[in-house]
Amino acid sequence: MKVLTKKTDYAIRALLMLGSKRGVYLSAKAIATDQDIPYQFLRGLLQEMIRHELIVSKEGAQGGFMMKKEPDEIPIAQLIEIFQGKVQVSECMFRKQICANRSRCVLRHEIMRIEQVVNHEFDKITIGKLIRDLDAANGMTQGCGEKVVHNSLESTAV
Amino acid sequence: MKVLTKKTDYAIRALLMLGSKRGVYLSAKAIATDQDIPYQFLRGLLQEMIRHELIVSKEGAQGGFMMKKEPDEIPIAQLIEIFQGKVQVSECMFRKQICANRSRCVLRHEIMRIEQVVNHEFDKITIGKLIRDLDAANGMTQGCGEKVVHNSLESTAV
DNA sequence: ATAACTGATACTATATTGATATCAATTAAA
DNA sequence: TTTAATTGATATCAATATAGTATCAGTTAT
Repeated sequence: MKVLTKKTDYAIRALLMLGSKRGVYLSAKAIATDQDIPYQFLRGLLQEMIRHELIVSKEGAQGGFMMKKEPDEIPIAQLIEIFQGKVQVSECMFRKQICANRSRCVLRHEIMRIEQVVNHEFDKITIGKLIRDLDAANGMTQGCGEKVVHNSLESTAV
Repeated sequence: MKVLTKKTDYAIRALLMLGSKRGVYLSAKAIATDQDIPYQFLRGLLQEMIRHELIVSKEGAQGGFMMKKEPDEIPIAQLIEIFQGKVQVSECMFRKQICANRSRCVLRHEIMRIEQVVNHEFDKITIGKLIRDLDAANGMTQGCGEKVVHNSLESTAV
C-alpha cells in the first residue's frame, strides 16, 4: 500500500523548491536536475499544478515557474487529491449498489472514520510547514539517521 | 487513492462469513455465491489466508474452509498487509539512498507519523469487532442510509 | 464409482503508474 | 533579428499492479 506515488512525491519536492525561492522563476530543467526528477514527467506535473492554481508560469527564455498560492495554504492532502485522486474505501463500491451487503456497510463505516483521520492528518501538513521543518533540519549538523550524501535543496544555487 | 483493493475487500467479507458460522466448513462456492465474489478469484484469496494461518481447509466433498484464528485476533491491518503489502511512504525510496535529499527526509518523517496513526486505526478494527457491529446492525430495523436491497450475510442460509 | 470439493498453477485482460518524445509558440538576450 | 532557452500541449510507450479466468490433479463423503 503506497501512500504517495511518484507524482505526488515529485510535486511536493518541486513545491518545496519553489516555496524556498520566492519571487523568481525556476525552470523545469533546474527543478528536475536539482531534485532528480525526470524532466518531461515533471513538466506534466507542473502544468497540472498551474491548472489547480498552485503555481504560475512564464514562457520563453528565463521563464519558469513560481508559487501562486502561499505555501501555508497548500496542504499535501490537496496534492494527494490532485495526483492520486480522492481517498476512497474501495472503488465506486457505493455508487453501484446502496448498501447491498450489510457487511460492506459496517466495514465502510469504520473505513470512512479512518479516512477522516487520515485526511485530517494530511491537511495539517502544508508545504509551508515542510519548508520550515526543512530549514530547521538544515540548521543542524546531522539530520536524518545516516550520513548526508548530498543536500540539493540547501547547497545548489539555481 | 484506494484504501482497500478488491482482494482485501473480498477477503474481509469471506472472513466475516466464516467468522459468523463457526465449527462448520463453508465451501468457496457458497462464499462466492453469497458474497458475490468471483469464484476462482476467491479461491486464490482463501489459499493465501491458509498460508497465513488465518483459516484451515478440508478437501473433498463437504469440504471447505473454517476459521483457524480467533476473529478478534485478526485486525484488518493484517489483511491489508497480506493483500496490499505493508503501508509505505513511496516505494523503496529509502533503501536506494539514505537521506540523499533532505526535503524527502523531512517529508518522510511526517508521513511515517501518519503511517503509524493509520496502522494503529486499522489494528483496532478486527474481524471480531466487525462481526459484532454487523450483528448489532442486523438487529435494527434500518441500518445504513438508504433502503436495504438485500442482506446476504443475514438472510441466506449456507 | 462419482460428484463435490480443494491444491496448485498458468494464463489473460485491464487499469494505473511512470516515463519519453515531439512540435509549436513565446521571450530574453546576443 | 536571429537564436537559444523555455513553456504549452499532446501523443506514445513501457512497466507494474489489479482483477479475473481456466485447467487439471488429488481428496473425500455418499
